[in-house]
Order: sequence, then structure tokens, then C-alpha cells
Amino acid sequence: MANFTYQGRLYYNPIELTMAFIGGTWKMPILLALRKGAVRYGDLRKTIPHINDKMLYSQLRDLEKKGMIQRKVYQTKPPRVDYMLTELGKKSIKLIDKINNFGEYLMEVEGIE
Amino acid sequence: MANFTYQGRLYYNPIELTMAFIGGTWKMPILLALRKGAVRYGDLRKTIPHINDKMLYSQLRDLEKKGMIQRKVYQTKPPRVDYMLTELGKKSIKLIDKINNFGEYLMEVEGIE
DNA sequence: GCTTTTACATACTTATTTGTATGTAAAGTA
DNA sequence: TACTTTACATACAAATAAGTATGTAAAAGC
Repeated sequence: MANFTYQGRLYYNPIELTMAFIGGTWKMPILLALRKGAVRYGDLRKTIPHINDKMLYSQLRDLEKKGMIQRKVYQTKPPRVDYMLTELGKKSIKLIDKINNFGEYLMEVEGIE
Repeated sequence: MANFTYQGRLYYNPIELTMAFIGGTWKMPILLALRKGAVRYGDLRKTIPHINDKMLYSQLRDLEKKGMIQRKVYQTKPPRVDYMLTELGKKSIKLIDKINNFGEYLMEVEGIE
């Protein structure tokens, strides 16, 4: 497995690429929040605990750039914007569920509740 | 799902806990390198591309502290130290494979080779 | 006419992660 | 006797990620 670049960054293996798509503190919570269908910006804010505007908007932009989510703007005042998973985004959900499940297993093993 | 702490850090959800165990640039490559059995320190260095001593040793310490790997020291000169997966570490391999597979899928989709 | 709402956007600071350079012990090798 | 090997360890710097504070437009509500 050789190195490769994607969107101007160098990667050493497929794992790093996966993490570019779903890694960091907020991407997986955002993707999970969209699993049932379109959600507006303000509702994402309310649904995802502890997230702030800068993180939400910058991660939404990045997920859009990577083709994981779609943005839909309604020309109303005040504005309304919906976000939804693309096909690629939907494919990531199964993996994110597994990552979440492993975390729950760890909580059990470590006696965390 | 409320917040919780583990080893002195605060977590908001199980995903973050999983990433504490297998996340970062080097933990998954290290764990995969141990999947076939015990490997010595020096061989890990040679097997994992681009890793440096500081990253290897600090991630090994962290993985050990989290119960993912075991360390076995042979009292020889120069020293020999083997690392191997614990049961918990073995359980992580299936998940890491899935993360790797998703990355390979992304490479296909994005036309990276 | 002043405040609120919505969905951002930017500047700046802080925290976390990663990388570089260098050092160590103690025996074996040239 | 000087150099190499092994498995670390530490100080420090650079890079990346995350968080804080503040601002914007334009219409609707009080």
C-alpha cells in the first residue's frame, strides 16, 4: 500500500482516509443525527450535545466537500437549510454503529455507566 | 447517554471512548501489526511505515495502559521486548478491519490508487 | 423602532497531537 | 578501545483540532 493524496493532504493508508471522512470529535455525531432523514441546521445544534456553531458549520462544510452530506436551502426569511446524508454518507452509518457499539462494549468492560 | 470519565478524561459518548482506544494516527496500524502474534519492538518499527520512536513507544505505553496489548521483557543484552494483543485488543481487530475496508472503498469511489 | 430568529462566518486563543533531535545502558563486534 | 545494537526516554518545536467571542442580513414580532 503506497501513499496517496486526497484534497491536498497526504495519506499513508486507508485507515487514515476513513478517519478523514468520519473522524474528529463531531463528524460521527453529525452523521448519526442525519440517519433518519433531513434535519435543519438549528435542530442539529439542539440535537448534538455540547457542539458549538463554529464546529457545526465547519464540519458540515467538510462533510459536504467530501460528499457525505447534502445541503438544501429554502429561500425563506429567516432562512431554512436542511442537511441530509448522501448515498456515501448512508454507507458510513453501519460502520459508525459498529464504532459506537464497540464503545458501549468498552464501557461495560471498564465498568463505566 | 450522559457524560463519563475514563483515565482522567471526560467523554460525551461511546464513540469518543472507542477513538481513545484505537484512534490517532498510529494505534490501528500498531494493533494490526500484532494481529498474527507477538512482535518485538524493533520489528514493529520496521513493519509500520513512517513511524518514529517517540510515536511508537508512547502509543505502545498508552495501548498497554488501556489493556489492549501486553509487554513481555526478556532479560538479555541487548534487551528484547515482545508486544502482543490482549483479549480486548483481539476484539478490536474486527472493527479495525472494517475501518480499513471502508477506507479502501473510499479509495475506489474517489478514484485513488 | 427595538429585539428576536436563522444560518452562518471570521478572528483569535487554547488544547491536543505529532514530529525532531538527542541521550542512555550494557554487552557484543571490529 | 571505539562503534554498534536494542529499547526506550525526554525536551522541545511544529502542526492540527477545537473552542470562544463577536458579527451579519433581513424579515417578523412586540
